[in-house]
Amino acid sequence: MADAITPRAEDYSKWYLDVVLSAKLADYSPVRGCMIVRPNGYALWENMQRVLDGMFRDTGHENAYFPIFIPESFLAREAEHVEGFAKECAVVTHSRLRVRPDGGGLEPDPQSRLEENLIVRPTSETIIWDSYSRWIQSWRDLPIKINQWANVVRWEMRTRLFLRTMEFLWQEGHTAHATEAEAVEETRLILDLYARFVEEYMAVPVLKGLKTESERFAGAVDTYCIEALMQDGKALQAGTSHFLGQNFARAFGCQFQNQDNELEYVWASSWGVSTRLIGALVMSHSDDQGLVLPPRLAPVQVVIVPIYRKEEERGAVVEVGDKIREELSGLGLSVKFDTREGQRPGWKFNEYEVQGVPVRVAIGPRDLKNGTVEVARRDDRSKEVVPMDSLSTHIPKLLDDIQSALYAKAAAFRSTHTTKADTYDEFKTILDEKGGFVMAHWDGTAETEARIKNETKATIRCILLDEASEQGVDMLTGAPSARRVVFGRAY
RNA sequence: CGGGGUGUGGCGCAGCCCGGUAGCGCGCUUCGUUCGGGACGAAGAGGUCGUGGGUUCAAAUCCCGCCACCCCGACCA
Repeated sequence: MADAITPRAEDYSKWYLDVVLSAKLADYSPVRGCMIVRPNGYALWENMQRVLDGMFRDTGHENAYFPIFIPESFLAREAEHVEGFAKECAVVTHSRLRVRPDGGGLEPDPQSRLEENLIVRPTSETIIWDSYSRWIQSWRDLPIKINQWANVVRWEMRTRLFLRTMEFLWQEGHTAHATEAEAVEETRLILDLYARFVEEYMAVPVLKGLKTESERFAGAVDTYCIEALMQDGKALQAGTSHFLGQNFARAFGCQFQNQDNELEYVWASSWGVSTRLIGALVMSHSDDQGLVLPPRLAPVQVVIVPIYRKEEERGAVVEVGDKIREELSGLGLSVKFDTREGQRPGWKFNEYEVQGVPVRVAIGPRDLKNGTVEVARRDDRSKEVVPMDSLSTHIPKLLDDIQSALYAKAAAFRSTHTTKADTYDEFKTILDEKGGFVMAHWDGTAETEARIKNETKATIRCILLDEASEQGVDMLTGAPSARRVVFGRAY
């Protein structure tokens, strides 16, 4: 396999935006920080949704929908939650506009001032737990395992398409349980589910771990996460699953009567992944030719490009192309036959490469004569001539090969970019020269963590769940440590 | 909010220092030749030069103010 081209680190952010924009995944919106998700990007999101939604259903979850507006007072009920989210909430204060008295445009009508401000949801714990408090009385009402697909708004200072936008699309799961053990189990189950999705469908390897206290979700007891490594050596939090303890149940007075006839607060979990996953996909696999999509999520898996000169050739080529399209579609593949006449073949080749279509099949007069087609794969840009009658076995296998090659390449990258550091100097050198995950001992204090962050911009990405214990000392303070944790510079 | 930068046809830019008829590339339209890796030729369409003021016979260009956006930090999925 030829070496795929990797983006240059120094221009990484420019490269990233270039891939996103030229693959037509998204556009900037007229409102700074918001994002227009174009059909190519949305189709990808829909494929992700479909898979995740199936996984949620298979594990006993149901979809529901809660309002986008949340009374300001709801947010205030959980102290840590307010602190975490208050400063990035969009607030609705009026219910209508009027023409300004001086005729110059519109303004909020003072007559329509709301009695209580509404916030545009940054996340839905509060409004959902308000409902749960009314839905739950008995242990028989539990568990409740609800997911919602929604948009949320967080007024971010700096944004980047998909990675951090003021409004983003996501799914958020909110579950209620009778016991702590059950809620923790749910939290872990979803973490595993996320990891499985990202690895098996997105072909992006992830680390599963626990966030430190300072990186925890506002209002959670424990935050679990999956962390991925991008091609520039920076980490990306790809999904989170929170064990909320009884915090939100207390805040919303949500109690149930257990089998011993006692009143008890309900145990909770919440979890989510967002359109940020699309950013993770772009930054994991794409190259200088543009987007590279994993076959299992690609909206178009195979594109057929006809090649012809004369009108007679066109007829014959299109006829064969149609047959191939039907044959491959019949196998359950998503196939596009591009018969547009406005563009030349070379132009189409390029367009589909930029858009990341995993496999391209070209058919021309030469192929008709030989009974072959030209098959090109996007990931390593190799081409081969294949007998036409072998396509129904060749193409599915090729798609599988591409899927695993993408994963293998990303896993190899992560493994060469995961380094142990025992001294602080070593740690800093690795971060500056190579990036990636750095495994180092930490004394477990927030002070040390904060100091490292201030001095190196590296944060503790997570404490690995399956990391073997290893006695050591904190590289900064020399205090004892029982295991290494994962550091990295992150998005 | 701090530091840096940029605003000129749809996109990317030159022109500004040294004021004098608004240009280039890509894209778009039409016609012709082309079509196995982003074709070529010809003819076209398309611009309040971010915005307000000032200087001047004359401003994209000089001066002052404002606005917007981008990049780098602090915040964050």
